[in-house]
Amino acid sequence: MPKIKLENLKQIERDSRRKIVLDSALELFAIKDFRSVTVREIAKHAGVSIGTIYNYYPNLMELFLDVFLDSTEEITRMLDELGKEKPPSLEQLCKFYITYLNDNMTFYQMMSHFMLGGELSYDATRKLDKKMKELMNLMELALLASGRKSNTRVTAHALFSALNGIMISYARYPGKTDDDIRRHTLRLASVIAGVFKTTKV
Amino acid sequence: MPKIKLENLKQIERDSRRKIVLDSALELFAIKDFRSVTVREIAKHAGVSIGTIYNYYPNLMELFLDVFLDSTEEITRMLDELGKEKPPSLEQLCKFYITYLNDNMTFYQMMSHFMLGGELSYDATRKLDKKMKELMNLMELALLASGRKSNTRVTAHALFSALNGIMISYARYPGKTDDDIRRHTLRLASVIAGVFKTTKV
Amino acid sequence: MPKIKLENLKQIERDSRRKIVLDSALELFAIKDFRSVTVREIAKHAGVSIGTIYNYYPNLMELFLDVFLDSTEEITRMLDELGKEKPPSLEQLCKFYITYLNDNMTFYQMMSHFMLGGELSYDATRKLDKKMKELMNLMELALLASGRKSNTRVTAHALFSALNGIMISYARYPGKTDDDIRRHTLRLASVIAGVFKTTKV
Amino acid sequence: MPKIKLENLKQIERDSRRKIVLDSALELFAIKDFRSVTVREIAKHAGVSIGTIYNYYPNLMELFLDVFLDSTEEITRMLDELGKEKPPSLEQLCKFYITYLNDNMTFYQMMSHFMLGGELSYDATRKLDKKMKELMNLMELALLASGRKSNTRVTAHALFSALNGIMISYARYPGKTDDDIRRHTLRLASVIAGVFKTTKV
DNA sequence: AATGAATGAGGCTTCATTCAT
DNA sequence: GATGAATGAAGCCTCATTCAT
Repeated sequence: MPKIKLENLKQIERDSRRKIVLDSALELFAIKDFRSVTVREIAKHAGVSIGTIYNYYPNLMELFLDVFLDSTEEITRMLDELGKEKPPSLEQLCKFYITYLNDNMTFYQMMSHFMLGGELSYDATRKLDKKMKELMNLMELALLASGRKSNTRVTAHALFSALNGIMISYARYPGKTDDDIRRHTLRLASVIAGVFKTTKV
Repeated sequence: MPKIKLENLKQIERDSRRKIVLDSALELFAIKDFRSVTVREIAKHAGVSIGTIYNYYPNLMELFLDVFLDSTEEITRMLDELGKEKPPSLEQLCKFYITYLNDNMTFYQMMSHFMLGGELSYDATRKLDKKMKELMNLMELALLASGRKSNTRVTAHALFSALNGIMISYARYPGKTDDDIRRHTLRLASVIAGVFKTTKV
Repeated sequence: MPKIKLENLKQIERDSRRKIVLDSALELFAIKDFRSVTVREIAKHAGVSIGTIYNYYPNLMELFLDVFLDSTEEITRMLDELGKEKPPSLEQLCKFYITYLNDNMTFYQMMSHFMLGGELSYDATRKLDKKMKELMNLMELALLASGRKSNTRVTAHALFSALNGIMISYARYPGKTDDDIRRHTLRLASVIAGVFKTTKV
Repeated sequence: MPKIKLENLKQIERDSRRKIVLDSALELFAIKDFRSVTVREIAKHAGVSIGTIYNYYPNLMELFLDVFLDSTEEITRMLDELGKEKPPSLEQLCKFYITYLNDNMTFYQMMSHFMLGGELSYDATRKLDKKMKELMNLMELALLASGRKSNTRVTAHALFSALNGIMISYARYPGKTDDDIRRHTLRLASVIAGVFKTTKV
């Protein structure tokens, strides 16, 4: 029993150290597009050596993926929280998600990157898929709560798609400030929520 | 006047040569993710030298942008054609667009790339924006034809977003064939068309 | 006296632990070219930590050398055994040696490595030289037994050289199986034995 | 016709530029063990950029191989020259070869490296094999000229092996000068020549 | 206009060794 | 003695761009 505990401790220690690198990377990506960040920068920003990065991740891609999965978990957790007492309205859900994307562009950039061709291992693809499904489940729950009775799964897909599309279409709008973009995308979120709500089931 | 004509001729010649490079590049991108294509590959595939590429474009990014704008024009042209006699139904419009994206993943990848951080010159951003607006206009027309009376512009934005989001969410679905993906994304296009149509205006 | 005994015991213990690492490494080198083996691999294969390796050896090179010397001792021992009753014939000696090399390519690779530039400490070079001399002595004995009367030392050198050369020339022969190589190298060993035997002294 | 000539010229030009890199590398390897030479060093020594190296060779290994093949050609050429009027005696042949190895340790180191596990492409292995065969042919000719009637091929193999073995066994002899080594290895070459000559056929 | 060889900064990753626990 | 995380120098190689021909 003590032996197991020791091993557990080691694993926990290791995980917490890895988390430091992870969080530091996320911080960095807020400043700089993750696609142009180098290992050197990540290491420097985390205050560790390059080698340490590779102690935790076999390559940069896996670190990126880990950052992404971490964010996905965070969203899921926050959505769970949001719907603790009663499921959120579609309007709430959509606005929450778009707010999150505005606050965490990296999450969105990574999603695009991975979904549109980032070379992932089979294992990584599976992990990615799993997290996305969890997110989808929450969307479906909100749809059910909104009164939809049929085709809830495919409609959840459509809703998820629609929300994701907002950012790709408006994240960069020439001559607009971040605030303009936030306002416009939230407006679009509201429109999306509207069309998905009032539709007869 | 003859002088002008000569210049015109030269310009036309130049443009047609540039078009050869452009088309060849598009061809290449169908085989290989444009983000991993090198100038050497483009030159080789087009049967010209690297230097020639740089005679037509100041850098790779501009070539990519040109390919993208060319595709956007093509879509716009095809949509125009589709609505020549009477504006297309939302269902038609959505299915057409998603079909196009399935057939031209490069277009979609480039859209993501440029919208999510591709470093573009001011000039390039303007050109990009202009083409996107034209596409949006056509979406708005279809919405008007579908009976929508108010908020047509913002709803067109939402529709455009929703369609774009379909691909980012499902272009890579582990264990699915291209055909599965096409079927699923078309299904989602239909759902999107549905929610945008039946909504009270 | 007891104190000495205790120290001896400790030394023996230590030696036996070191031997475990050593044998494990040799095992590993049979699978993987020693030039591309990492400390991590050696440690893992031996079931010890990296640090433990460095408790026994100041650096990787010394471990390699130790493996090599161990092999040399083994050969010498086996040759001694072979000539216990009467010295082996040249044919026997040559075939035995080449068989050993075929079975222990690592030995041969290391010999090349050390002789052709492996950066060895003075001390290491001396140890290496000593073991090689022992091997040479046995070759000389066999030559004497074969009837050679003069220049036995230099001829032993030549014989040793000739045998070593067999492997470098044929260890990699494109399109040949291990068995083909074994057969061919044994054939060459026989030829070498022949020319060294029939020569007038 | 002129077009072909132009292309030929370009190829010749390219080859001669590549030759400059090649010769420079060989020069460098005389100073420093090729196994520890870096691309940067090669580039610097050749007075070109790193990129230029990679214009001529897909990777370092191929450059090493080219250096080696070039040396092999040189030996063959020199041996041809040596036997222009009448085939060289075994003594001449052996001494010539060992002299060459003493003067060009890199050649020998590379031979060991490639034969003992240097990861070569299929194509490279074939090229290597071809050159080795040419060298072998010349050895066989000398054996024939020395009066040997039977088993000339396998004996040529044995002779070649024996000569190669000389260097691996004595290139590094602790406490000996280059001159000592040269003298000793030539002595051994002479012994080898002797045993191969006087053997009954 | 067309060519393509040359450039070289900079990317990712490896790995022997150290040292605090 | 044993451990293994941390280190960071150094390796190989890529590739957009330039420019002399």
